[in-house]
Amino acid sequence: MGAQQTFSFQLLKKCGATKARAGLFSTPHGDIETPIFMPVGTNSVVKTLTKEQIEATGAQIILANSYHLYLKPGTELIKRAGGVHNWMNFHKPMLTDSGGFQVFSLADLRKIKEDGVKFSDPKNGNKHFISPEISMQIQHDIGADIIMAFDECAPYPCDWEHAKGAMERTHRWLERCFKAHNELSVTERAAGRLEQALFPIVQGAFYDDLRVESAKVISSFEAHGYAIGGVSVGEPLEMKNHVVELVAPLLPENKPRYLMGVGTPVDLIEGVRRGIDMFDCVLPTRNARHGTFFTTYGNKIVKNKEFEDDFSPLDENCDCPTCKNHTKAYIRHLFKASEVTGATLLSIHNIHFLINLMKQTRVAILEGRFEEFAAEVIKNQGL
RNA sequence: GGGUAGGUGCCCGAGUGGCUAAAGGGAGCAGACUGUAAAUCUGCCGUCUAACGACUACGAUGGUUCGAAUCCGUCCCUGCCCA
Repeated sequence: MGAQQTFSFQLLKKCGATKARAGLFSTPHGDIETPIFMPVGTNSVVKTLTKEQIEATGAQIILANSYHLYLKPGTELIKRAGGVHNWMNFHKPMLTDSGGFQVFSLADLRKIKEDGVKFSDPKNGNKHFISPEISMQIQHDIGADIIMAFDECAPYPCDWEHAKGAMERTHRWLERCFKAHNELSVTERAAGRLEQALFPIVQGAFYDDLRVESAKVISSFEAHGYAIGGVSVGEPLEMKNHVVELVAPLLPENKPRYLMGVGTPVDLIEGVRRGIDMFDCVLPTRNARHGTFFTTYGNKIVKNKEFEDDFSPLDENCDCPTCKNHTKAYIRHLFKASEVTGATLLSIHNIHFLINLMKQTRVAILEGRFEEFAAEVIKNQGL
């Protein structure tokens, strides 16, 4: 099948006992089987991995970050390269985040105003102003398939007043995002450019009343998918699950739901159980660079002495390129010797692990045995 | 042979009378990491002890001193320079 010009989401199967669902999300750069885990490549690279290695993880879609790409190398260059797919020579679906997360993660380096956010470049102190309109322009120039609304991700903890303010601003900004996005899309469509899908983002921190209100406002916008943001900012696991449980059912059922910034193997299962279709997280790649790897039986640290002469693969149940070719002892040695390839091998494994976990989850849903599968995964993860 | 600079904990290296079990690195051991300012950060790291604490330590040895890695004597060893 050739590339489609638009987006569509097909719900293939719903779990009878939980909110879990399996679907197929079509984008101009190809189909995505949901539930799905999306690796993060902030700077238009999944850290330590080549394009071939990303593909070898089984990734069907990857992220990049528009704020970081705007700073470096600048969106003009990526536009001249023919868009981010050509820039990276990665021709599967892509998604860019808006810079909204940087409102949270770079809290000490920015000032929020009604019109937008003023950031200080951590590298050189240069000031950059990002508004909903500018974020849309940047993300259109970069050209990912899915682009995200410019939101205000509130911290945790966060008092109700603050959370409400951030949420309402996110809603006002959303209106401006859609307006800008639609205007840009008109001229681009006329020029024959591929369509981009703008996903709005639910905020409201950890207050039920705000989350419900936000879910309703966000759902009132016509979109190809809907995201839940503002979780995994330091809150306890139960709070995240509670928010997802509360919010997911309030989002349009016939569209993909994306839980932003999540997460661990158990987080993914718990998200799927509550009706989430898409996840992204830096955890598999960051942990990989720091020596931690996922296994069927929980996280392990490859640098540890216990693996010094362990000639078995990272996970006996894994068929990723790393596990097919290398032993724990060898990878431990690479870390001990500060060889970057250790990070590469663990990144491939960790990403593959989460993608494969979602693949198996999808099969379990399609075969009507999600609950048993989920229980088994969680038990094995030791939680 | 003469001159000169040195010998500090696993390694490198600060420290020139008490605040020194001894700065700071590295190595080692363990942990954290959730829309990436992160190949980063944190803890431990002489011996014994769960801990309080005790003991042993700055080349060796003998002194001075209430007190020495730090001052003095002798010896051993190392780098560099001159013969």
